[in-house]
Amino acid sequence: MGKELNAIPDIIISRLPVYYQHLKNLQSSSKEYVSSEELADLTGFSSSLIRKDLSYFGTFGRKSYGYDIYCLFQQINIIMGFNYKKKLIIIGAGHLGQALAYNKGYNERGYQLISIFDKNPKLIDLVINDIEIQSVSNLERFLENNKVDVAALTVPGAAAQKITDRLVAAGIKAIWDFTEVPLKVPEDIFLEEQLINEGLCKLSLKMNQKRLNQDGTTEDLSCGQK
Amino acid sequence: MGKELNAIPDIIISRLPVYYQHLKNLQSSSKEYVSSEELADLTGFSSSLIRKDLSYFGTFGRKSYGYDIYCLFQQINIIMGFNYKKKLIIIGAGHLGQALAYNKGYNERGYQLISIFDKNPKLIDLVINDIEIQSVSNLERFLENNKVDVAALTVPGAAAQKITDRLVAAGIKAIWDFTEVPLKVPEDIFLEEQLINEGLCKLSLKMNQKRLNQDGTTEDLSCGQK
DNA sequence: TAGATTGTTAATCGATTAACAATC
DNA sequence: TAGATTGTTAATCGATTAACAATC
Repeated sequence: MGKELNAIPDIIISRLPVYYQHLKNLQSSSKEYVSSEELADLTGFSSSLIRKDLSYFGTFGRKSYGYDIYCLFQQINIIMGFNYKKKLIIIGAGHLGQALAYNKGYNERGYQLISIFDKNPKLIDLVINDIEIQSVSNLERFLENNKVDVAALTVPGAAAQKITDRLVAAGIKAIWDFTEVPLKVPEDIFLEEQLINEGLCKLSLKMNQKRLNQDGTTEDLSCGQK
Repeated sequence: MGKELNAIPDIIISRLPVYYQHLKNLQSSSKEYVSSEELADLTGFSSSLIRKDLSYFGTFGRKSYGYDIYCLFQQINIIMGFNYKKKLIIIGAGHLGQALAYNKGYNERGYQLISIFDKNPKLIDLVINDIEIQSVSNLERFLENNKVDVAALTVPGAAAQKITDRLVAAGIKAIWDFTEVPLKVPEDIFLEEQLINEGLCKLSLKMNQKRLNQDGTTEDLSCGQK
């Protein structure tokens, strides 16, 4: 894709959803200001890092007070583009696809879910959270008539690449991928892998590390071949 | 928690699930070996970084051949502790909780889902993917009689801290959290936040950045206050 | 005023890359 | 042998932290 001139460093991008979440939760507190030190407690990032991250985008703080919670939240919303409306469709109305249809996170981030597609005739015409599931054979026609920004992919792995190719051919520019297979897309398509089992992986690894530390053993790994 | 002596750097941990996923997918190819260069193509990490990451754990490669796919996959499984059996419960049988009940990723990672809890009487006794939903009032009794390693938390945000406190009191050491509220847990508890909407956040930000770059505008952010 | 806390600089720390000897 | 590719070193690059002047 070629980095843009003013591209936000990935490492900062990865912390923005965390700031967003905590500031959103702080809205419902009675506090007006939050300090970088308090945000450090909440997020686990150092206060110094938080101040530096925020200063990348502008000057939001007030010396000796901290950051106006409401105001900073609004700014983060603008930085993340949540004030722009985006249309979303879900491809694959299995259990995960259906659960995503009930996800409450869209509106606050500027997304609107407008349709769900599946190929299973038993699911077609079923209404999930006020959205009717339609046949994936309608996909191209639907995309011609509706400006869709993001497609969530919750189809079985075996179908993922074919559907992706169709989405790309129909002009979709961003894919939110829940399948666990590697997808090939042109360079100008935004592809976000949502590794649903990532947390389970990390927990397993951490529990394993703890076990190894307690046992005092050091696993000697090698492939046994020269 | 205090870092362990031989703690694997977080940045390497974060790439392990990606290696795992691609090596798993490579199992079903006809290839026997994969080079760091090929893995670089698949993952987007540089080949140099991949060789360095893997060398952190041992010597797995074979000069001029690359890495034995099956063997390396097995090693990654061992590193992540997937060869150890872990028991999992789900708290909250809403749409997301139910979708997690159908998740196919447990077994290959050494997890076994053994129960689902909810407080809604309409859901109790319902069978989801062969697992019976039981009343959350049974939680403590159940945990006394069953060694549970990880609890997945898919309850509404408002109930999250209370349930967490009960889980911790009952001896749970690892929580896979899907709620979007900050949870307080003792230092010795592993807590993994699974930010389900993270991908949507990043896509929104990237689309917004692209728009800004095309417009040539630079948003001037500031809180309007001195 | 005294205390608090930002925004920013310079110093430090750690992660990534480039390069290449070793060797299959 | 010539070509391929690892494992590892040293160099580079970038991210984080510590510190503090500015100031509310």
